[in-house]
Amino acid sequence: MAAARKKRVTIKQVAEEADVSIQTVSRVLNDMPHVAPDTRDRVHQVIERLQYRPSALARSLINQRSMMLGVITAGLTYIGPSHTLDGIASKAEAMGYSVLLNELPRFNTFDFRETKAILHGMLARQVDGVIWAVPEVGNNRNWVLEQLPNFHVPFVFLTMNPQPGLPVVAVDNRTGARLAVEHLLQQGFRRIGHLAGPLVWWEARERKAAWAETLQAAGLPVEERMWAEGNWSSRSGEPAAGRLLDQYPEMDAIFVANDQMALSMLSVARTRGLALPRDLAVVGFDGIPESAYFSPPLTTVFQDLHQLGCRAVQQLITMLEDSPESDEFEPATVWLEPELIVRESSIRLAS
Amino acid sequence: MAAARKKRVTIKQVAEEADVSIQTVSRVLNDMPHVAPDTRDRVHQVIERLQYRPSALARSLINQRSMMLGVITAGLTYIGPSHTLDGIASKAEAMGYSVLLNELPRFNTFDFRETKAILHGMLARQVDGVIWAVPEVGNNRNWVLEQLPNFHVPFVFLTMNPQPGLPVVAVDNRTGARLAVEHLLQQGFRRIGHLAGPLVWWEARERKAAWAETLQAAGLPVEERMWAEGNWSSRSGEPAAGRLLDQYPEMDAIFVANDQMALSMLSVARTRGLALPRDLAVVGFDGIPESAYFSPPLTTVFQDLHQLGCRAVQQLITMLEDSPESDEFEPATVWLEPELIVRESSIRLAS
DNA sequence: ATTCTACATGTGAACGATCCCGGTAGCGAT
DNA sequence: ATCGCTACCGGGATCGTTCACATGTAGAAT
Repeated sequence: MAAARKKRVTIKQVAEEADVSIQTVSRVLNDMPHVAPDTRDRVHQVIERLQYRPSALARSLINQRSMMLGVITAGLTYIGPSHTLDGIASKAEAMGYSVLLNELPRFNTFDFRETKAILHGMLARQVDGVIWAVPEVGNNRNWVLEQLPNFHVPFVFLTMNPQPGLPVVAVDNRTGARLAVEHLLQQGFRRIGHLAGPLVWWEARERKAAWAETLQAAGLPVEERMWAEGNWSSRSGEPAAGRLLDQYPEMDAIFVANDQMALSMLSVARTRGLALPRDLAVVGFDGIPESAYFSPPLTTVFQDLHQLGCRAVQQLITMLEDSPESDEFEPATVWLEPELIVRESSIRLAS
Repeated sequence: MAAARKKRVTIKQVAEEADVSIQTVSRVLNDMPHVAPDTRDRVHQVIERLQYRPSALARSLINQRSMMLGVITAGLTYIGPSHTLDGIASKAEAMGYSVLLNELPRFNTFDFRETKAILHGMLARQVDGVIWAVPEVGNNRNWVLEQLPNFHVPFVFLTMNPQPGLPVVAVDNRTGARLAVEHLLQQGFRRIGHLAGPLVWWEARERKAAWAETLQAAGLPVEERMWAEGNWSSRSGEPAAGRLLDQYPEMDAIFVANDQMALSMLSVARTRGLALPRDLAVVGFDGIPESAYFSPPLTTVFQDLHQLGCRAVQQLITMLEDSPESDEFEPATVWLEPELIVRESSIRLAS
């Protein structure tokens, strides 16, 4: 095993063996015309016999296209980014592209030098395009945006504040959050708190903003004590939930920025002796499959992150293939609409 | 944006601009001797000025090393494989390699042709080694194993039944399951059921086998009605849990093959009016962070899948770099030991 | 019989780098 | 002066392909 590294079979060997020129073999490989049927057969047989596979490397070099998409993420510890990557990988696969994956060292908000190294590494490998799937936390994107003109391949950005002239694919977080809060309002709740994600994240800011706006639109007050901040993890949600219950005791419902933190919200509320959803209604965000089995089953806003990845690849490939020379194509922002899933955790019981 | 695709700066241009030969530039690039200090400086300046970056593609071609690791997964919908990939990516990054990612169409148990295409695609791109991170379900691995001698790069396999002469990195599922069951026995439970994963998966079989063995070692009977099968998802766990409670009503504890299904086990038990853990103790497997916030907090067996990925990369790179010519290196199996995390869900209450 | 056309095949350069080897220039030793 | 050594530098081949172009051959049209 790990086999004695034998030498690669090349087109040249095939040519010699089939007694034709390299060029003819190339023609056969690429299904080009001007090859006699029996020659073609002969070459095919030799290829089969020698188990010849053309080198994608050499092809990339000469064609100046690697058929590889660079994907930059910032860690796959949570399920969200993984789903996105899953979508990217499967779609790329289907479109005949490979994925070159690079991880940014976790949350390097400020040091762009590592980012620079990684990005240059990708470009050195001649990726045909790049999907920037790093969450917009703090200003980590600025350096990339500045440098964008220097990279001679198309970029697609995921999950960020749309900017004019920039191709962005994102979930409409504001709408999602609005759906959640409106649902709670509709159920009759009026004192609705918010457990936010880390506000250095764009998504967290969007969800919080929409929560506040929706309350205000309903003529309800929004105060500082009505919300707290976690870092997405269940673990961080626990103390945040506690704080929130302390500082906003009359809260009768809460919109939590993701399902993991919603889980710990449920846990904390229960250990404090609250009956759910009678004493506190909870709505989450993400729609992870497990949320249906929380206790009580969690109402949540589903976002199709797999789909997000697919769309990103689509967008990138259009940019790649449609604008061979022409630039000035429409770098539209693609919005994905989330969807409210109502379960027990947010139902107002007759009291 | 997506910038007019300008031509790449090549070593040749640098050479002309600096008024030296290509060779000299190459020497500067690779920090080789025999370059006069001022020449070196001059070249460096030109490189900086032209923003020249050497093409990794051309390098790979001539050096016959791509510094890329091929990774084949089978979908990232669950968090487990994602953690593994996370480990792989970050370790590879740290070791100076890139990751070429390919996804197998979900659970193609039998059709090896797709597998073949993907694998050949990777080899065509000259990956230096391959990590086969596809779970061993059914016989999907057989074709690869057969073909192994034909692939002239080292392979590392993840999470499979070790075979002589094959480098495998895996978690010791049997020990993990044994820890879980022994813990329940120690707590005084004697009627311990099992909610298994899909038994076409090696991991599911291992966990189930260890459950049965541990019971038998304790002199307890193992019967068919004492276990049921799910497919890892919470959703599948629900009906399976129901069936199990029906067919084994006197069950006082259960070892569930993963945390997701343990979650639905908890959910089903509760809706049936069982008090947890008094009426039913539950132990899961995986140790996902959320399990600490289930209700009750879940006792589970933690497996460090991130670490698994790291070790796989390490193993592969050793094979790559240590055995330049020599084969017959030790393709040892690396076992990772899981760890029991005791929480409330498995504590026997004084009755 | 000659020219034309269409198809079949081969030649040489190119992609962007590295490596082997051979050529200078400078300097101390004979 | 000549030799020899070493540091510096360049030429050409090479990696495995594709592409533009040249060449060769046959049958059809004139």
